[in-house]
Amino acid sequence: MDYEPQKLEARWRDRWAEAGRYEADPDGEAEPTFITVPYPYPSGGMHIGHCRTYTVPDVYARYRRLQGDEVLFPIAWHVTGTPIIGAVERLKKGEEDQLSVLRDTYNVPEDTLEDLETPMGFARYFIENHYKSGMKQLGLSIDWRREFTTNDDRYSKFITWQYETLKERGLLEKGLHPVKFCTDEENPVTTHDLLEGEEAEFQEYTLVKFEADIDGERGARSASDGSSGDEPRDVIAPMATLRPETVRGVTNAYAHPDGEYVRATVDDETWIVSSAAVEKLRLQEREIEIDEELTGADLIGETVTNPITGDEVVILPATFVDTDNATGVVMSVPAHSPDDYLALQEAKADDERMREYGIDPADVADIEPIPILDIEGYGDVPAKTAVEDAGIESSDDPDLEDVTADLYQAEFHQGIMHDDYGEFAGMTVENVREEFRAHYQDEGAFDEMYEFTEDVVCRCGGDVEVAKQDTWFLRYNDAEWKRKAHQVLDGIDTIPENTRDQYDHTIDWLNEWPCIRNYGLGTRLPWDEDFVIEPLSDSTIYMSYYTVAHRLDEIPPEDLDPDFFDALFYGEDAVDDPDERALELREEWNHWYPVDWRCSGNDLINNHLTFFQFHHGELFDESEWPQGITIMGMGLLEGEAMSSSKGHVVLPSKAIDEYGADTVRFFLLNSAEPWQDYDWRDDLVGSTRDQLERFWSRAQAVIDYDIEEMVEITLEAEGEETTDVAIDEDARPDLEHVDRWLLSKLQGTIREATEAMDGFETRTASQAIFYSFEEHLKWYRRRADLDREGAQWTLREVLRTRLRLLAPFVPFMANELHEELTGEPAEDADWPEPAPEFEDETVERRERLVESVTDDIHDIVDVTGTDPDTVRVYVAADWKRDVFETVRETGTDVGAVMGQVMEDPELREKGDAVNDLVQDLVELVRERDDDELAAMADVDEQAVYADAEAFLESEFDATVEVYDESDPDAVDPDGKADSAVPFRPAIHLE
RNA sequence: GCGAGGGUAGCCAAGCCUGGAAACGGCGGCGGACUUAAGAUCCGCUCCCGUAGGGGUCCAGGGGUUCAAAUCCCCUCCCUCGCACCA
Repeated sequence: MDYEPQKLEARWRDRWAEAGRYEADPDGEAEPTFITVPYPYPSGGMHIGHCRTYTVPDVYARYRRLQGDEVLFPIAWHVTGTPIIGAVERLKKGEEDQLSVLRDTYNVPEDTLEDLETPMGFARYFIENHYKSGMKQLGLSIDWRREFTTNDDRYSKFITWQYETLKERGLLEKGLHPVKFCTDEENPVTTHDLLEGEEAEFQEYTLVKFEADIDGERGARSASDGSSGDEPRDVIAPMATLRPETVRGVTNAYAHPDGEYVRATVDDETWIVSSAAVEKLRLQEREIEIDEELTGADLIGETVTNPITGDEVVILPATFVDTDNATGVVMSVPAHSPDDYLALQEAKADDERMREYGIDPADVADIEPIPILDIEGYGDVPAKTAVEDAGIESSDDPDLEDVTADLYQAEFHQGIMHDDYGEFAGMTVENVREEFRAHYQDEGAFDEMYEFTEDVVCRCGGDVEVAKQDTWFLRYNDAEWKRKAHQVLDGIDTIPENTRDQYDHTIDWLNEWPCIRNYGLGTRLPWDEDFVIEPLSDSTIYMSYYTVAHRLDEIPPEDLDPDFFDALFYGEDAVDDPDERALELREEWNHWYPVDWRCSGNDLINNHLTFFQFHHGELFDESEWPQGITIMGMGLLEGEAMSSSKGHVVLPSKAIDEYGADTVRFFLLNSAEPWQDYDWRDDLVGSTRDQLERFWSRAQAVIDYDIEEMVEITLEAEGEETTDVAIDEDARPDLEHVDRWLLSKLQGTIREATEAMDGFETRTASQAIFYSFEEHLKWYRRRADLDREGAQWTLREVLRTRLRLLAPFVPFMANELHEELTGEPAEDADWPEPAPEFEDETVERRERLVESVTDDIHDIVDVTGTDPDTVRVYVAADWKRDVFETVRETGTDVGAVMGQVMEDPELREKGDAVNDLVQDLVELVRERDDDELAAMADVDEQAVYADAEAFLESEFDATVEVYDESDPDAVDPDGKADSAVPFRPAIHLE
């Protein structure tokens, strides 16, 4: 029978669907195992990069089923938030990129595009036509009865319960939060909505509130009312800085001479800021009203008072000031900022210009840098040193940016604050900046303002700014909650183990998390319908929802009030009048929970997977806390990241049509461990397909062996409750040494595969079962006479076992072949157990000797380029064997062994020969453990080589003679025999 | 910068936790068998030297521990990912 995966896979899919094979219901007997994977987000189709995420848990699910567990593996669909809405909007606008993705990448038929113009229509299309069909094609053993979307009424009731509960427990808090805000659409926007600046980060500027006395009529002030400069300075010039601790080093300020500025009432104060800053401040929840338009020239030459030191400094003109960034007024710290240092030098050198703005050049000349911290290797005035060492003379120098970055870096980590910083003196910037800032913010000397690190532009073309918005936070910074999360983590198996640190770190690092958005699909915030709970926040405990999802469908959504879920999750005592239906469902929830394994992506460690731990810790009892998390690496396509927008993807349907689902699965599971990145390469997938096909045809040959009678015995034997035919000796023909060798290897393979599967090491497991074992078979086919009944029985037994081991990986092929072989699919059988009867270290040692003597002869043939007619093998003499025993007993100390050996007068006579031998044997013993040595000691070498004579003769097409080194009749023309060493016979070719 | 993970032969990649064989596999390459031929399949070889199973040099670079280091420790260089309100 030829290997036709498409046909045979279709057959099995139908069988599984008809029988409802993977629908899991509690039956009370078997051990329940509950495996989940993040529900897919159908904002586009599924591609091959998604496939492994779902295949790995499927393999584990199938493995546990063979182990006798009852396994629940469900799936649902995450549609919360804006991505789907965004995709629909782009489609409706007819954006070319979006149309191309839909038409060309995901093959959406032209007449179907219309159905995609509503968010749920869009989601439904991809759910049905891509995810669901793809998952079924892949043969995922999902219980399809339990699917739902996060936009369903009943799911929303569940989320409502969750958030009501968290609010009652004080874990939600209202506050202000910076968001990206499109000034055209007057709406918050997500990263998906951006044209430019996707990388932009929020930057929190400190505003140092210098006091001034400025209005539009320069100099008019003193003329009009005759007052002097001693008037109370009631205008604030907020200087924006990222290094608030440098405030004591300010020598002057800068404004742009041609910039547009305003004097405005900000909250209750009067501020001088750039015109561009007005709208920004307004978005950041400031009450702001413009009193007067000014120009930079109005500011320049004025003095301002440092709120910390009380020093008066002058505002100088500088064209490098960006009025579009922050407040448009900056303070100058020439001792620590290379830019400021150079600007000051340039100002000093340009008397003409200073006079133009009414500044006395002598005042400028008097300005000297004021150092505020010490840093090793940078002298008294670090900026000066940095600039001079780099040979920079002008602020246009391209190296200036690097020099500045280096100095800032060094000062941040190593800069020690001067004594006049009082309580902050003597510490590094790194350790004082936050505290220093908070201190003066409390005192009212500092304020704050957000800016982006780069320009951000919305897809609509509008300018995006930072806005502060009312929001609700999840209080992940709550110490008690963090403690619980750590406890949850302590009980979790993390795969791979080295991710544990990352979770721990994330738990500590998480701060308040804004959990709502202004728009999007999903559940409305129960007490404020204007907001919707965002996707990472509505997906923290939904695994519990799976346990009852299909049964909730029978209950009207309006009955699913918080009391219902309290009764479901906390039991009948939790509410006054528990709903009977909830209590019934509670049994199933109790049956499946906790989640045994959550199989997720490494990119979710920082958020989802840690949220998952926080919420389980808070909402459920310790007995319901998750047991394990595995994370998965990314998929590459031909060495590059996949991208649906670039069309650089392979669709599962296409791959499956071309190679078959088993090949796709096997490649995904075998090319790397789940947590490692893998690379989908067409040529490698093709060769995987070839390997499976080869396996198939070899299996067919074994199935075709004419040993009918034995099969009957087998079945009969099973009828009599013999657990395994393999140990029913009456049912099997005589076995030779090589057969036992292969069977021993088989047991080792079972052990290795089982251990690997328990740790989700799909690569190690499938390598052992498939590729490594093929190597053994290769040797076996060389070594064994396959016409013997014993060999055929062995190959059958090997196939039967391997098919069961392979069933989780390539379920279609393995079930088909197993059924052909035994009459029942592999999935109806058990995961194999190693049979102690066939595990035999001595048998393996013996075979190892044959392999190494074969290799050695090959080596000699190759090196000499000869084609021997006669091969002579000399086994080491008994006395050498005695020395080996002595080494075993005495240990690997050469001196001690020699002492022992030399007591024997016969050996003493042999002199150097003994010495060399001891050296060799000490080495040999040192490299092996006791069991191995014991097995070696049991081997009768002479018999091993004599047994292998026929094999060696056919291998080398020569006569093979085996002698004992000490045999006086041994033929030894070149005197090779005495170089024999135990386990390393001497060889002579002729 | 902070946190995590890496650097192994032409390429991909195992081994590292638990030190002990020039280092599993695969791809590619070379040679051979089968075949009318191609493909598939099978068997060798694929760091350097070698007409006797040997020798030499190797696992980013440099030190160290050890009888013994790809593996343990220290330092340096390089790469990837995350650093949030985005699913």
